[in-house]
Amino acid sequence: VSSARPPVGALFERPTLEVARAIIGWRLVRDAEGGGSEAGARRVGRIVEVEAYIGEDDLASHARFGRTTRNAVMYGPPGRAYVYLVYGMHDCLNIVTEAAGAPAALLVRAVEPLEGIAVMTAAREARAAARPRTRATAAATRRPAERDRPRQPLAARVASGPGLVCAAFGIDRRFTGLDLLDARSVLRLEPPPVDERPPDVATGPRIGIAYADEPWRSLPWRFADPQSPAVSRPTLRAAPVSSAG
DNA sequence: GCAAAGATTTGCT
DNA sequence: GCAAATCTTTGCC
Repeated sequence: VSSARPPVGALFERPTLEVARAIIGWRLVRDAEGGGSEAGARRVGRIVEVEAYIGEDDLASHARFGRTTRNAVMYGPPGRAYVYLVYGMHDCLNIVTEAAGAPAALLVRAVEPLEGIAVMTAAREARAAARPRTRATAAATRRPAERDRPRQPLAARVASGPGLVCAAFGIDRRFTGLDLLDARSVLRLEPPPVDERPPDVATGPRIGIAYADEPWRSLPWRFADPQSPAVSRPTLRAAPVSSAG
């Protein structure tokens, strides 16, 4: 029997930067929920943008302070979810990489929706509605013209940002520790179809880490499919490995 | 115990 | 392009 596809876990036995490049194009899958506001359909998206955070030496990583309560799962086996709250408002999904004992993870920055787009949009709006209004939002609400024209993000950009990925897929910190490589998990990773053309991969510096010293601030540890409309921001340069054209 | 800052998103100027 | 919203985590006294 010739199996054209290696085991799902095999991808994670490589160094984090190689996993980052290879995981572009993989599917993020969430099963349909039994009830509630997120019921109705399963959600599937194509991972189009990730960032690598590697080791305690990486001054942009949550592991820079060593092992703590929050980042403990980063020190565990690969393929697990690490979800944290940033700025007191937004959940962000990471995929743990490297063998147990080595703290590293990939931040999922953007996903291109494939299935369950209506559910993603509803979940995002539900989370936005639960959020208290900013002063700017309150001011806009007083204007009838603005109030009657609610913002509707393009479907392709419904998960175009790390906080938006979690909002669209209904992911929060309770998902931390979940095995994303287990086919039985409600949220999981699946490889792309074997006949799908591998995407180009562009790289650039990581976003939102100005607090980190060099060289960490400028390392090209952000990876994205430059062809995808779901990428959160333009990428700077093409990666050397990508095929021409 | 307390103070500071953050792997973001949003709407207005 | 800017500033606000929000609360957990971390470092330090």
